[in-house]
Amino acid sequence: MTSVDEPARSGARTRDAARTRAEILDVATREFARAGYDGARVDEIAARTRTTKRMIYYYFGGKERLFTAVLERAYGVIREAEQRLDVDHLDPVAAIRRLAELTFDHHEEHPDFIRLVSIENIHEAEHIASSETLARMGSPTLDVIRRILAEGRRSGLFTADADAVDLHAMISSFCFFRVANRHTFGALFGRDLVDPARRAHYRTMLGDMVIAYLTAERAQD
Amino acid sequence: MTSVDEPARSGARTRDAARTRAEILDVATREFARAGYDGARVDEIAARTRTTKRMIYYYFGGKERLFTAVLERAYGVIREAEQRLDVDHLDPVAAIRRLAELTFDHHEEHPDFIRLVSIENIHEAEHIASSETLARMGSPTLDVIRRILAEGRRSGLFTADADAVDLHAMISSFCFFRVANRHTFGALFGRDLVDPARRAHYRTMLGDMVIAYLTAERAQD
DNA sequence: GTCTATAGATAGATAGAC
DNA sequence: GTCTATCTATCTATAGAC
Repeated sequence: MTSVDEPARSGARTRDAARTRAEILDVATREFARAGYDGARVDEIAARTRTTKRMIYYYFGGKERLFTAVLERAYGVIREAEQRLDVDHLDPVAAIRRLAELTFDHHEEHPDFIRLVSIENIHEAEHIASSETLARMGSPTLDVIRRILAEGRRSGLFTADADAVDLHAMISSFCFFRVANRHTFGALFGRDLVDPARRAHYRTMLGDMVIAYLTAERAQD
Repeated sequence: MTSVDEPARSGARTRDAARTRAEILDVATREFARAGYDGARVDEIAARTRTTKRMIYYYFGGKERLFTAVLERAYGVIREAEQRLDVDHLDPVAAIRRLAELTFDHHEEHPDFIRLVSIENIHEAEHIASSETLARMGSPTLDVIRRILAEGRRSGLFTADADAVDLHAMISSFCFFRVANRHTFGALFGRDLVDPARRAHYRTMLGDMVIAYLTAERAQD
């Protein structure tokens, strides 16, 4: 009934499950990020794919599980970027700065991811909590930070009383806020935090801030 | 038809417009913060007040304008707190720390406000943009930061290349992230950022971070 | 100003043919 | 696996009596 070389026909209906799933995920990511979980419309997602609403239910089982799949993929992307990071050849100060810049760059390049995380927090992370995939997804970054902190402390360079999770929170907060809150911040204070002309300034500020905190002279106690 | 001393009857239907408006705003704040703009239900808000859905439309003109009114009041609260701040008797370092702690405390005490801001950012601050009240609402904090920064620079204590808006963003990002992203952060990294046992630790960390950044020794350029 | 009832639109989800 | 058609529930908003 179907020709043997069907997969080669690009553009035509290919009955490729993986491809259809991926296309739905792409469109759903944009739609959920744009309108929020409740604001997103399954009809709208279907209309923007080459498939139908029925297929979304067929592949994902519903709006809720579609959103969870979207989250899983979005977190997977940042975890991959983290795994590609190599700072073992750098001294602790340079390594921390490099790591902060990676987070800075990734957040800036993936505003949809930031929006999805904000939306998931409004829902108190219930989709993450119910996802085996996300629960098992560790954080390569945390291990890297741990190693850098240990090295920096051993050499006496780092004096701060903060562990890897604290430092990750500090770096993420600056990068996340700049992207996530740029609309209210811009509307209220008249400054565009993601203005390309100020990008280098904020990227440097982040690194300076983290390094200054880690290396500041502190009273003995 | 109504007795003269009607306002004294507490509990009974009082026909007090200001009181009814305030009650609707209270309930709407909780409901919008809980479920997001699209997730919130006008029926649900009405059911939790002593008035009816018809009155919400009567007083506010619709869901969208109700949300805007909720935002206006929430921002009003933090602006009032900022105006009560007095740091003129402190040296620049202590003043900055005091200011950071005020933001830290306010964010922690008003999680609903944080959620509303997150929600408004998902909607790209369209309600702030269309609100005269919010557009005119300046920020007392910015003026205070400006004065402290000028003083700190004059005395040679502060070396950082950041203005008041940058500093406000830095402080807010840490405080905001800790509350807004506590669910995803907790689910993924197993740490509760608002655990009371760690409250003092993070409050100190914030001040240390900002002061270290502002006073760090820098290469001449 | 306050109530009940309902209009009008649209959402998520599914049936059933092919 | 894919389509069209549709069910059922529910949402925002309003009409109209009092």
